[in-house]
Amino acid sequence: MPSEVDELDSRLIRLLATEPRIGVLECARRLGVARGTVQARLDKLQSRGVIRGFGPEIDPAAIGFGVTAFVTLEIRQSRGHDAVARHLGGIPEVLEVHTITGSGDLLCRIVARSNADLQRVIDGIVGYHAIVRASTIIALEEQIPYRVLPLVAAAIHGGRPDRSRDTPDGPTAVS
Amino acid sequence: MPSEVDELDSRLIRLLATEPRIGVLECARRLGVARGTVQARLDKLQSRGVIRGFGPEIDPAAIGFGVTAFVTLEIRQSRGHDAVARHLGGIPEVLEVHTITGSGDLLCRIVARSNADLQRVIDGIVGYHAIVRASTIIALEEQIPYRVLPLVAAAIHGGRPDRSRDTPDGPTAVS
DNA sequence: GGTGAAAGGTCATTAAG
DNA sequence: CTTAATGACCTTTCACC
Repeated sequence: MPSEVDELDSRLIRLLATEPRIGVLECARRLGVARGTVQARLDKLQSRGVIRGFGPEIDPAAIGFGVTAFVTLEIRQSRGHDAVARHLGGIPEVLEVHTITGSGDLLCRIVARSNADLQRVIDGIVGYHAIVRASTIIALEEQIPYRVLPLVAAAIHGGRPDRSRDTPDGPTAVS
Repeated sequence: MPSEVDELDSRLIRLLATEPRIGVLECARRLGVARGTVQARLDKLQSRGVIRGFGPEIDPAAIGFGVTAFVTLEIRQSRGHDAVARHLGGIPEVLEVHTITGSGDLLCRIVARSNADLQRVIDGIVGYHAIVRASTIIALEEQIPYRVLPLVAAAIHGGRPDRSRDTPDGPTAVS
């Protein structure tokens, strides 16, 4: 499995991220390669799972869920994670769940309409027999919103070893 | 500010999320509305910030960063958050940073190529004078990958008050 | 490289708040 | 009266063969 991405992949991803509505032809022009190349790269990136999809990015805050919190859960027994995950899956305000190392068992990212509403969401979470304890941390400010582009730029495995680490989000000197 | 989303918005978002490559015309057909309506809704959703963009979703694991961790940072002084955020912003492996309540000051989501590589990333983070302590939690398994669609389905503010709360991910009885 | 088919823009009309 | 939806026109651009 060759995996990873080379420089063209990286440039393509960043181009698509910057201007998502441009088509394959336009990409080819800006990258200075044949359109077939772009299409082949895109297909490969998607089949390899690098590009999961092009779904619209929704901002929970813009639809009324302005409060974000991280909840660490302790589960009654070491097993039973899946059952709890199924329970959490039924709660729309639960955006993400990981099993984790450390004192907790599960880490959840949740949202709510307000701090008062947060209580309701948490009650919905902890109202489940297998959950022993919940520790909630409220996210006050999003200092760095979720991003992957700098990582994509730094992940290039086609060119030089990877001095790209030096230029987190640097311009790729396109055309 | 009317904000929120109504049922058509919600259906549109979920349609686009399911099949991102379909165009405006196709959306109009499937939703049973005019093309201009879809276009107007899309424009409004984007200008309101509900839809942040259509950028490609990248899977960090697929480009070699299979290890995810959450790092809680304590900062020397209560202020100086911004300076630390700027420092963290320069590290590509830092995907997300929030200021938080509780004992810590900042919560970061980071990725690395391996557990050994995680050490390198953490060293890069804590090698900054204002950071007093770092507590790292490794994400073992992604029980629920990041999702917002159930929330979008539950957030409808156009129909009934919001008994949608009752049906977390319920079918919206589309056509 | 050609061709059928969309996208995107504008507009007048109509309906509903 | 303001806001939104509709169907129609148009030109440009793309995707597929």
